[in-house]
Parts: sequence; structure tokens; C-alpha cells
Amino acid sequence: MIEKYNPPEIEAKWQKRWAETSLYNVNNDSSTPKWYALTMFPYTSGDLHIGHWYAMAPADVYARFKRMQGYNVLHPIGFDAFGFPAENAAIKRGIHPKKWTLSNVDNMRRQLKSIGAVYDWSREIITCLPEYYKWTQWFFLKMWQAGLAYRAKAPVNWCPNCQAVLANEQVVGGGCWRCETPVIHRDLEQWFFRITKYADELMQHEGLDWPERIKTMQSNWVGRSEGMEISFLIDCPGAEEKEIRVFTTRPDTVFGASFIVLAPEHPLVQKITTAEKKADVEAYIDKARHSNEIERLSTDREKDGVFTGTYAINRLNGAKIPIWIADYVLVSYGTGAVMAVPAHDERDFAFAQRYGLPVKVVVSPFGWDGSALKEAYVETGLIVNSENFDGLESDIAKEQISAHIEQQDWGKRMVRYKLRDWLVSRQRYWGAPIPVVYCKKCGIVPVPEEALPVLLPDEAEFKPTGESPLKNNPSFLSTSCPSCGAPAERETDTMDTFMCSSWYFLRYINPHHDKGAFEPEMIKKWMPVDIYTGGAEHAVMHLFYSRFFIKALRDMGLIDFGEPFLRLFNQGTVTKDHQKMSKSKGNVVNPDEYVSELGADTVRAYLMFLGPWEQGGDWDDSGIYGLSRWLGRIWNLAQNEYKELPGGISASATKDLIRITHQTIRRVSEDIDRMRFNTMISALMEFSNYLSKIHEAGSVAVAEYFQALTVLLRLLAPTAPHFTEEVWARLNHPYSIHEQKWPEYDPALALDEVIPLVVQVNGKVRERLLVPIGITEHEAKRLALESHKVRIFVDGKELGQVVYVANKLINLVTK
RNA sequence: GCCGAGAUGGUGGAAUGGCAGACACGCUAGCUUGAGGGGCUAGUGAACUUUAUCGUUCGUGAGAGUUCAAAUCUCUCUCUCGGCACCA
Repeated sequence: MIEKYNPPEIEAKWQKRWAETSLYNVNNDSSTPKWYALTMFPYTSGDLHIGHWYAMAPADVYARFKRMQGYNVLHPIGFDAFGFPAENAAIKRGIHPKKWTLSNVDNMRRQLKSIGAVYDWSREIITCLPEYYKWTQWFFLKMWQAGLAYRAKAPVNWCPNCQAVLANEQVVGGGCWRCETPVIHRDLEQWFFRITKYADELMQHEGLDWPERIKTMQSNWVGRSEGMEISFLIDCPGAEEKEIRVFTTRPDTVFGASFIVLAPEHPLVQKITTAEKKADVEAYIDKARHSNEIERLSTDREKDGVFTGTYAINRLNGAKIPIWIADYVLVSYGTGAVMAVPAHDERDFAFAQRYGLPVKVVVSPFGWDGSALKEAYVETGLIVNSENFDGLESDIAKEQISAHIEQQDWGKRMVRYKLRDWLVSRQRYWGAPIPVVYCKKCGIVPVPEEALPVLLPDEAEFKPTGESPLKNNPSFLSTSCPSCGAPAERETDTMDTFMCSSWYFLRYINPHHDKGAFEPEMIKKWMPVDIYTGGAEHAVMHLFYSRFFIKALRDMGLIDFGEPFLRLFNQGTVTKDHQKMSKSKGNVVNPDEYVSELGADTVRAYLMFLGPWEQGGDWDDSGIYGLSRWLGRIWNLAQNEYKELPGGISASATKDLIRITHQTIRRVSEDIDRMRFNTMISALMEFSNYLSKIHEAGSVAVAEYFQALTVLLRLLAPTAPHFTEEVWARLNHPYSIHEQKWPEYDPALALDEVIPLVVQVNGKVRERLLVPIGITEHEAKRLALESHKVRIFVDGKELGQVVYVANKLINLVTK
């Protein structure tokens, strides 16, 4: 009688043994080819839920697969530990963020260990510890030295709930990415990184094996558009400003400009508004300032604006057109001013309709009879009402008008981007302090590298005041100027958490290196990351920032590559009752109880069996016992005595077994490579079902049977690491199965000798014939016509075309 | 509004031009006569046919098309999910 499969016992046993024997410790000096399999590190929010397992378990299977294939695999784990939730917990519950975070780390580490992954725990990193954030600060200094960090006063996104600024990437649909509170604009002096310098490069994804949709999202985020800045004269003799510069992508429509619109925040507004319009304009600006981003960006809202009282002159035709202000024009894009061409722009058309402004057609729609337009015509066409350019095709006119404007020095062709610089400062405590000192005499002075880290003090008052709590900490605040030694003040803002995660994958390589953020030779050896897996929600945040960091480091000469992640794979999300899991909804599924009852191996296998990894799915545990039963069956199969058939073994059964074994190796290997873990498990199930039939029949030799069984165990090892280790040991194989080579298949042995040939008549299946592989068309046709079932449909009819697909199908078409 | 992905049995899904429903879950029946989310065996898309269980027809969101052959390719539409959204 064999013992029952008891997952909790064997899982604890092997996790301990693996740790004691340092089975998964990664060797930087190994001469075997490297494979860097990175999975996005979790944020320290409290508990791992089933979604984390969904991200981690298949990633681990892939890493184990590569390991068994002979690669030196780095598959590290760590914790993204700075950020708002820790501080909010402090405000709400009076727990210090550090205490809250580190206790979460302890809990999450315990949970992560229960997965049974190949993580090398000696490489764990925690971003909120000084030994890590010292180097985050060092990167800030590098950015400063490279001219990529600057401080500026600008209209910024402000989350009234978080009481802090947000980067553009962190504004989702006009709301805060974390709490969905509508964002408002404020003029504040903040730190920025010049990510726009890399706008063009960030749109390029050459040589990257990334999902199409992430590449598209990033390119759209950069939002490159080619156009022209054109100068209009201000028709106001005494004014100090003489011109307004607008940005347009349609220079071909410049003769159709019937008014100018400035963003309410545009600096010219104050200078050109006439005395009688001043009150209206002020009121409008005030209203615009107080509306939040969601209201302002809502496209179905009726466009409104006010006239400034002043006119502009279109230099191309001398037309005198009114200057308006309206909040549908954004101060942060282009020049913050547009020439409105209502005939050929939907927004301008709507605005002109509302205020009775003229609509002048300059690109004639096909078959146009000269009547008033019902909507803006935005397509190409023949140019009209444009003096010398009349009759030209609009694409050609665009070129010629642009050239003309440049020749007259009235404007310049240029490229504009939607992308803005990355705002990195946060008015918060729980982050890495920005390593900068303000001196009355010397101005902004970076903290010298040898003085890092600028330690985050433990004592702080947590009040959501909109200012960093560090402002109220005198011992942190007051310091001396690193340059002149005079009394000075420290920067009290901390860095955006996305700074920490923009380089963490470099730190895993030398997590304890204290002479620098990383060792260049080791970076050369391990980077770039071969496969990165994680959620798609980071498309224009973490993934985008990391690419920027790597490109900036490359240009500083610190590394010699420009892309961090060669292959990217996004797993889907696990929902509960078709809703996103969240603590507030109370629908978070905790994996712990499943693990303690059924074992990590069953939970791993079940998650992968749910469906394609990139698709995600709704959590429903009704099928989980099926996976647990399956492992139980293999458990029994492997340990029950195998007896050969009393009458002797069958040669054909042996041949079949060998063929099916090799076919299974091929299917499983290809499925893991394609990240199709659900079909990988199906293939393993079919194989184990087949083996149990053999076991019952006893139709192959003992040696052949056990040979096939060890293949099954090795193919299953990445999916069920504890289970296979235990069975492996019980079959008296040497420790450890995870040091075994991945089975290789022989294509010749995987080949079928006899195949079922599908016989169709007029495209309908009428017969299946077992035929030897490689049969000729002639022979196949002969056999097909011998079949009764086929004859029923063919007899008495004239045979026409015969379609023959070798080793698959023959289709007989009657006339 | 724009872009992307998707829609297949009671359920999760498989099949990427060539046998629709692999592999599971669930359900039904039987066996295992101590119960168990237990084990094993068989069945399980729908309709028709059946005193010849061998078959026939239909069937992959809806409609059209291409093809000897369509879940798969093309077009139109409906719905679901995700992203972007006044970027001039």
C-alpha cells in the first residue's frame, strides 16, 4: 500500500531542502549561456492574491524550463516598497510606513516562498531600504549631470485626494491612476526628467518581441505629429507683442483661418485683451482654472470661449481675424494657440457654429456645389479660395504653402509630440529623498555622491497638507551647502516610486554591490532581459520609464545597450465574478487556503490550465479538484507495481509508446516556448492517461515503461516542482529532478507510421481510412473508392477534381 | 468618436484554411456494498433515424462572399472587454 499524496508535507520538506542545498542560487561566473527571465516585482500592498500567483507561477515554469534546457537562469524577485499606500496607511491607522511596509514584505515573502519558485532569495531587493535607494538617488544625480533633470514652474496635474502631483502617465482618463479622483491643474515648481529628448526613440521598437498593442500604446503616447509653426500678426499698433505663433498640421488650410484661439493660460492673453473685454476674459479664465481635468477634457461638452477684443492678421492674405480664448485649446501642446479653420476641423467648426464665426472652405469636397458645409470636411481635395495655390491637390499645396511660409520667414516646419517631460517630484514622505540642497548663494546644489544616501528620517508627522511632511522636520531640512558650506535647506520632495522600478532589474545582478549601483562587466553579461512578464497596465508607465532610463544610461556611457527588455509578454488579469479584485470590493481571492489544502503544485497547475495566459480569466475554483486528482493519479501510477503482460510484450505497443513519448516532448516544449501553458497541461494529461492504459495492459517492457515515466516526470517538473521532486526520489533517482536535462525529442521517432486519412466527398467527411504515411495520391484515391461509405456518394456520378493533401485528406469532387 | 483584442456545448477552453468541441469541470448511469469535494468504468452539442447503433442533417455572435474545403480568409452588422480621447 503506497502512502497518499500529501502536498503540504512534501512541499514544506522540499522547500527546506532546496534552500539548504542552495539549489536555485545563481552563479554570476557560470560559463553556461545566460537567460534573464524577469517578472514584475510586486508592490508591498499587504497580501499576495491569486492574481499575483497567476503572474508568478507560469513565469516560474518558463524559467525552470530554460534552466532544464541548460541555461544559467536568473529569475529574481524583490519588492517595490515606496509609495502612497504605505503613507495612507500611516495617516489612517497610525502605523509608521516603514513598519507597515516591512511587515507586508515579511508576509509576502512567506507567500512567495510557498509558490515554490526558483527565486534566488540571496538576491532579494527592497526598494525602500537605504542600500537600495542610495542608488536611486545616485541615478538622480546622473540625470542632473547629464542635463536630463531640471526644476521648473509649470502647470502640473494635482490629485486633491493624494495631495500630490502626478506625472502625465499617471493620469488615467482625467483621474488619478491610484484613486481615480479627478485631477486639477496647478502651477508649481517641480522636478522633471527630460524624457521628451527620447521621444522619437521611444516610438521605435525595432528588434523587440513585444505585443503589438503595447508598442502601439507607447507610440500613441509619444504622439508625434509633423506640422508647422506659423506667425500671425497682432493687429494692435501699441502692443509690446507683435505676433502670435500657432502650431498646425494643416498648412494647406491656412487661407481658411477665420479666427485664432488661445488657451486661457496663454501668456499673451493678459497683454492683448482689450479693456472692455477684460472682465469677461478674467471670468472665463477663472472658470477654466477651477474645472477639473475630467470636465475639461470631456468631448461631448459644448465648446465655449470668449473674444479678447483684439484681432490678428493672416500674413498670407492680409485677412483680419478675431482672437478668442477657449479651453479646448491646451496650453501644454504646440504653442498653446491655434489658427481655427472651421471648414476643415471638427472642433473649430463646432466653435464657429456656436458663436457665428465665418466658415471659409479652402479644400473643396468631391462634387461640392459651393453651398455651406453641414460638418467640417477633413479629407484631402482640391484647393480653392487660396490665391496662387488654387487648383492644387491639398497634399501638394501643403508642401508648397509650407515652403512659401518658410521662404517669407513667417514660420517653420517642425515636429511636435504629445509626450511631456516626466514629473518626478512628490510632496510625500514615503519615497527616496531627492538629493538636492538649496543654498541662498549657490542656488540648486546636488548632494555629492559620497554623501549618499540622503537618509529618510524615521520621525515625521503624516498630515495630508499638500506639502512634504519632511518640511516640518527641522533636523532633516536644515543642512549646509555642499559647495560653500553656508546654512542651506534640503529639498523635501521625494521621488516618484516609478524611479525605483526604472532600474531594479539592474540591481538584481549585483544586489549587494556597495561600490556602485551595478558592476559594468556583470551588466554586460546579463543584460538585456531576455523575457519580461507582467501586466499590461504598465505600458506607458513603468515599461516606458525603464526604456527611457536605459537609453539615458547608454548615452552617459554607463552601459552599451539601449533596450532593457527584448521580449515582453503580458499575462491577462484574474477577476472574481467578472470584477477586478480589490480590497474595497472585498472580492480578493487569497491563495493561501488552497495551497494549504491542495498544495502549491495543484494551484500552479490549475491557474495555468484555466486558459491562455495572455487572456486571464474569472476565478472559479470548481475545477481545481480535477487538477489535484490528476496529480494523485500520477502519484499512484508512478508507485504502483508495474507488471508485464503474462503472454509477453507487444512490439507495436512499444513502438506506439516511444512515438507518443516523443510527440509529447515536442508538444510540451513548443507550448512552453509559446507560453501556452493550458495546452501544455492538456498534453501532459493525455500522456499520463495513455501511460495508465499501458500500466493496466502491461504491454511494454518494464524498462520502456519506466523510461516513459521519467520523461513524464521531467516534463511535469516545471509545473509541479515539489510533486515531481518527491516522486523522483521515491523512484530512487538522485536529487534533484530540477538538475535533470530537459528531454529532447527525435523528430524521426515522433513520426506517425500510420495515419487516419480523411476521405471527403464534395467537402463532406464520409470515411476515415488508416493508411501508411507517405501514401501516394493514386493509392489514396484507389483505397477511398474501395470504401462502401464513399461509394454511396460517388456511384453513378462522374468524378471531377480530386484534392489530395498528403498524409491528411483526400477530397473527391463529383460533377 | 478613434485604435486594439475577442464572441466556439451547461462551464473553462482546443483546433489559424483540411475530422469542430482535444483536455478538463459539471451532469447522468453503473461498479467499488463504512461515509467522504473518494476511486474506477461508460455516456454526454442539437435534431432526425433506428423491430438493420449504422447513419443522416444542422451547428463556432448575425448576414453575405472567396474556396474542392471556412471557427479560421474578405466585407457588412451586433455585442463584450481593454486602451486612447478637444494633441490643432
